[in-house]
Amino acid sequence: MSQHRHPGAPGRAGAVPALPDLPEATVARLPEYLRALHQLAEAGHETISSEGLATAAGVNSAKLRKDLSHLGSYGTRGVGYDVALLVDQIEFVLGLTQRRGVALVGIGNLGHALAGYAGFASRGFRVAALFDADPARVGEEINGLIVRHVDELPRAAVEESIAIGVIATPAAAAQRVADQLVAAGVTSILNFAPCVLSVPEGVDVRKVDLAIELQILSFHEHRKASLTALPATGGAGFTALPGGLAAPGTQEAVGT
Amino acid sequence: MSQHRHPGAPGRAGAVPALPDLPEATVARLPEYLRALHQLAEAGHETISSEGLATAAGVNSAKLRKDLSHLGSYGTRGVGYDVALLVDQIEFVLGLTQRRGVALVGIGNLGHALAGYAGFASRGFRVAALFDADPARVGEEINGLIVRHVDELPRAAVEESIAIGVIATPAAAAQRVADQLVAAGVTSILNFAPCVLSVPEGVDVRKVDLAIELQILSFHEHRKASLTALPATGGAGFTALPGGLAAPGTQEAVGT
DNA sequence: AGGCGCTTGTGAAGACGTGCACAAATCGCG
DNA sequence: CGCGATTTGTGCACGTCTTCACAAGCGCCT
Ligand SMILES: NC(=O)c1ccc[n+]([C@@H]2O[C@H](COP(=O)([O-])OP(=O)(O)OC[C@H]3O[C@@H](n4cnc5c(N)ncnc54)[C@H](O)[C@@H]3O)[C@@H](O)[C@H]2O)c1
Ligand SMILES: NC(=O)c1ccc[n+]([C@@H]2O[C@H](COP(=O)([O-])OP(=O)(O)OC[C@H]3O[C@@H](n4cnc5c(N)ncnc54)[C@H](O)[C@@H]3O)[C@@H](O)[C@H]2O)c1
Repeated sequence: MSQHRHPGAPGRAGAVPALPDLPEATVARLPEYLRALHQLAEAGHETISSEGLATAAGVNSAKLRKDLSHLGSYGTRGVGYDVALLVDQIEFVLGLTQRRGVALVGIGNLGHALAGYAGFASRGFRVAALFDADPARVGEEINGLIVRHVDELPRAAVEESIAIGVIATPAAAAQRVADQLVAAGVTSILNFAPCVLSVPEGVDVRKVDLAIELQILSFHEHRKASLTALPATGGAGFTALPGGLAAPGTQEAVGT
Repeated sequence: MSQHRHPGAPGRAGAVPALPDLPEATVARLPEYLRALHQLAEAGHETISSEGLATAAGVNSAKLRKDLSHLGSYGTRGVGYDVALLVDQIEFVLGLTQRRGVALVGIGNLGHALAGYAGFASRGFRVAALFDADPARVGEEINGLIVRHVDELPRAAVEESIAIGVIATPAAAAQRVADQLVAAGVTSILNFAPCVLSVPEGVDVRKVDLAIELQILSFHEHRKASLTALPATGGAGFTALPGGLAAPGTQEAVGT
């Protein structure tokens, strides 16, 4: 919560402490650690071992320690990591000390769900503006925000200091919207439309495509089926598990 | 569309053609190739070069060729790939020749959007059942489907031959729902709740967390800001691009 | 003060993924 | 029929990521 004073990498003492350039894989995991830490803090933990945090975040403990080592040492040997300190540190590195403004473009089926999602606000963001191209939707109020016409994007982007644009329009409109966001000065885009966006250098795009996720699951389902088809076991596919992950609930084989 | 006859890996001629075990990174890209191929087919292409397909899918052409080589050779040197054939081939490998049943659990804000999403049906899936724990929601009809109580999951899972479960409940309920899905015989889960699920061996879980995506973008935003802060260039940050990606739209520097 | 148990931080090795660069294969054309 | 243009498939080198294993550090208890 307090503006955490970055201790700085060895030898660096500038006004803006240069971020250590983290491996991309590490960056992708930091948010998960952050979520786990918040959960642990709420449960009353003041410190947590790498083993405990790794379990809460669903990763290997060695990986976690190496990840954290990249942001400078914050653990105490024999004890673990100070939860509050680590939260501050990760939030700083992720740039969450300032609450970044998010603009949603395309307030349809999905856009409505996103506009009403509390998880943005609770995890460091501020949904600052909603846009749509459909005149019928413009003017609608959702969660205290009025849907504006997408042409107002440039003005609104500056007024509301938009840092991130979220595209939830049909794929056919996505590239055009991306161009508009870029023209308005937005340099980070989260794209829900199933298409490839081309953007100038310096602009980051991340994509979320549910159908892709399902298709990856489908592949593994297919593979599992073709494997269990080879050994002609009648009904009990893999009843006895080789152990390992603790299964909290009841479990059954696929074949019923 | 037609049940494509798999030519088989060299030496393998079983009834169920054993899937070549693809690198996980390749599997994750196949759906993207598939989407690009459908798009190209609609545009009238009968064949496509690796270069063309790679551009449409947003990847490197060498990577694409290597990926495709893993599923057996399907290109013609000097010509390219047969679009229709490649579509069949990828759909087969991903297990999309059978339309897999998907169950949605948690028909709230997000669940409603998912239930009404046409992208599932058009890309190989069939939303077969909707579940919620809230009695007030049970009975509601969405897109021709009635919301059932989550306790009916075991029966419905068999009746509707559910292959994949999608969790869109609050995080607090997600583990319990996952256990119920597993108990009902579901071996693939897509989780939207921001929490770690523990499941028995043999069950695949994929997670989609929007806040994580935003936080990764935030990191890069933070890094970009700390970099442009060092060199005291007035306004024109990166006006001249070093070439490479074609920028279709207007572009501006971050600082405005 | 000293020893003991626990935990971090990291070197090193291995697995994995990427991209270049080019030989081999195919087509179209003269 | 032969040749050149084109494009695939892949060997190889490189970089990134993961995991193991253990020395060094820290706190606590005696
Ligand atoms: N609904 C889902 O659950 C879901 C899931 C995954 C992905 N998606 C993807 O998200 C996107 C939106 O899905 P949806 O179901 O909300 O569609 P939708 O048709 O309900 O909503 C699209 C909205 O975008 C607006 N729009 C169209 N062109 C625009 C433009 N140029 N500028 C601004 N707004 C514009 C439309 O007016 C409409 O309100 C699609 O690309 C879809 O594939 C949706
Ligand atoms: N809304 C979004 O845009 C969005 C975006 C990203 C992630 N999420 C995540 O998706 C999940 C759902 O979000 P939401 O906004 O739809 O929440 P919501 O509260 O609107 O909906 C949750 C639904 O789950 C149902 N539910 C609760 N316990 C259940 C149980 N044990 N079994 C079956 N159903 C149960 C509730 O009755 C409710 O209908 C949350 O975990 C949220 O963090 C939502």
